[in-house]
Amino acid sequence: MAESSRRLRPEPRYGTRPTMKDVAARAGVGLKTVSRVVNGEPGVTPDTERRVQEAIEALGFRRNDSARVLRKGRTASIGLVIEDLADPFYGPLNRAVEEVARAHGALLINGSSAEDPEREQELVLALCARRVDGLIVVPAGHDHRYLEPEIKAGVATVFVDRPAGRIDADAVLSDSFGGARAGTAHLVAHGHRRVGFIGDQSVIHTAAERLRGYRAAMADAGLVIEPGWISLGTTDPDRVREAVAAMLDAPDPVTAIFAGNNRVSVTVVRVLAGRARPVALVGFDDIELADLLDPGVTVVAQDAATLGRTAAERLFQRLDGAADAPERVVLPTRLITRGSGELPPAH
Amino acid sequence: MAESSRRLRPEPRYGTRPTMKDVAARAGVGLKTVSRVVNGEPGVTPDTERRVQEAIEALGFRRNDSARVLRKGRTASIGLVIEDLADPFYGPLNRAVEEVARAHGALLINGSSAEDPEREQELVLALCARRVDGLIVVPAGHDHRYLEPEIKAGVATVFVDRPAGRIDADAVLSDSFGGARAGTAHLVAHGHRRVGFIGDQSVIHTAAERLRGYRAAMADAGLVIEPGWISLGTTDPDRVREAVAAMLDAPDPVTAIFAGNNRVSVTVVRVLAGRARPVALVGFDDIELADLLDPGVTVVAQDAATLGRTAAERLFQRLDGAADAPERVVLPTRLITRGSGELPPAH
DNA sequence: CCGTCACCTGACAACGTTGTCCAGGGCCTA
DNA sequence: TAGGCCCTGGACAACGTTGTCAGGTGACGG
Repeated sequence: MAESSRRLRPEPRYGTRPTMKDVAARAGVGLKTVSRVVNGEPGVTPDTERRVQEAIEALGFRRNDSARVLRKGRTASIGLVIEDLADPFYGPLNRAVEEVARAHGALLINGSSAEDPEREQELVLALCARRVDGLIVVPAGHDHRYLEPEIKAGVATVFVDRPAGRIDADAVLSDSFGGARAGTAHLVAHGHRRVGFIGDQSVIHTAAERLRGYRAAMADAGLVIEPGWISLGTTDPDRVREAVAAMLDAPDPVTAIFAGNNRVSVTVVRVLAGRARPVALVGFDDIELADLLDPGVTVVAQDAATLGRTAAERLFQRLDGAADAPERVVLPTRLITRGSGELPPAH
Repeated sequence: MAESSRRLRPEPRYGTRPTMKDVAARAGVGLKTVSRVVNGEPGVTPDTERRVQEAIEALGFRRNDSARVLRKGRTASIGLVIEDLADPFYGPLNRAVEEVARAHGALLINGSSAEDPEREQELVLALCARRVDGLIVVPAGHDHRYLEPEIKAGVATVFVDRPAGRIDADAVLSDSFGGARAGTAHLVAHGHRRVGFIGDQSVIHTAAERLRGYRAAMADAGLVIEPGWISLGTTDPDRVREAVAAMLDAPDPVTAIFAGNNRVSVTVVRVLAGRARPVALVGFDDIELADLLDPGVTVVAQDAATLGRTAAERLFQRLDGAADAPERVVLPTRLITRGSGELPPAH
């Protein structure tokens, strides 16, 4: 192996990576031949190929994909921007997107917008500068016109969990309105007339939809929502705690609560656990171990993995050339009864 | 604005992105001047800068970072390989790494190894081909010599949660041994002599360490572990269920169980909830809502966010030139008592 | 009025890869 | 044996950016 193949260049110094040129020199072949071997292209004699492989091995060569990208135009990577990588709701979504990307030979670059429109934009544009082939975005902002030049330039973009603002783009959503309506109706069906709603900031599309669903269900039942039954604007545990306390300690307290998302639900469960009088609860989003609590937490579950998978598949359809009009896919939610939502009103 | 600035090139066609050359032509300046404006370099007249900015705006130009990377050598991106993006344990770790990366102006590329050494290697090498500046890896395999050429070429690498195999590299770990020992000792201190251990595959470093901790605590107390008290090899709920059932239905059953990680704990909690006789439980890893169960689940908690932050900070120290010997950082665990671990033995 | 200097600006090469195209040689056929 | 074809291998340009360097312009001082 290490026979008398004199180097034409000095051994690359520490911190410098060997290039195809180095490999070619060492193997005594042309540059393009190395490229062919590395990419498994035909037209190389077994003997030549062996020599090249040995040189690659000896030098620890690894193709520089940056250069490759520059030449080929595609990066085989997609960007995923979500609200918070640490939120358990997004874990399965993230994973599902990754699986689809992997099946298409693409890598995943991702980041958290932290529910900050500026940070979302910064992140998205950074991904565009990296020339990701496509983007999957859980939008934090409400104006995505900044994406227009990118989309026109060919960056496939799919929004997930919430729709895009002020541009026409593919979106994959859960049926927040229908889910909240069904969840609230479930409480009403169990005899509740005084139902509270604790949601997130109503600028968030899903939060607004869920509020709308709650209102619709109450209206359907001919119930008038009193001021003080609705809390919006924050998922901060302390604030949610206060809001719940206020609803329960009012002169004429609510007998049931609809919680607008997983974070709110967890806090509400904690508050209710410390109360003597039972209060019914239905939460949006499933929670781990919800079945083991006493009572089990009844939830309107959405399928985050399907959300992610559907969005990613749509994205790759686009990348494969699908050019039909942007569409909005709405996935159904599922009511899972576990006890907390079936408690009768206590007075 | 849109005055008579004749184009020197035709408008780029759909799907093609404008380059600095296009911008330069449109603004009637040189290529390098555009580069200067884009990068905020000094030495450009306000008037020239304005013209360039207008051209950038009009064309929707965005710098191609692939080309930039090729020229500059650094990608301002780091790779993170974990076991499963969907595992709630890794969410905070992921997020912490992202925050540190963001503070250093780097993007995060990440993927799941799915506990498969081959897939880990594939992913890591793909990241190296992208020329990430650094790598943070939760290793699935036990031989990382394949990384030697990469590390020699300057890819900073930090292992997290588990150490590297067969190479000398930085690692940030939780004290699995100490935590398991303390957790088991806690059960023993509450009068248990017959304590079962349900763990993951013992080829996983943390799983082996936890088993070792359990054995050490039992030995410390002069207790002999009977065959049948230890279950290893899987976190599959059905198998764990069987294992727990076997321990509890044995002629001389265990009175307490130490669960080796969060997934196992959840399953064990489910099984115990269906049993009449109370069984004490301490689990490794904290679980959401563990405090609300009855009894609350006593756990040995590790701090995933700190794990991630520490690893990422170490990585950027390396990238900033730190060249000291690889070190192993071990973070302490914390026993959180909530009830399940303080149950007395039932006979 | 001219030299000097500071400041802008642009031409050019280089980063490492891949696509195009051509040269050379071996082999088959007429 | 000549002609032509196929197979292998290599030279060269191009991808879009940045670093280097040199040229050009205007101001200012002697």
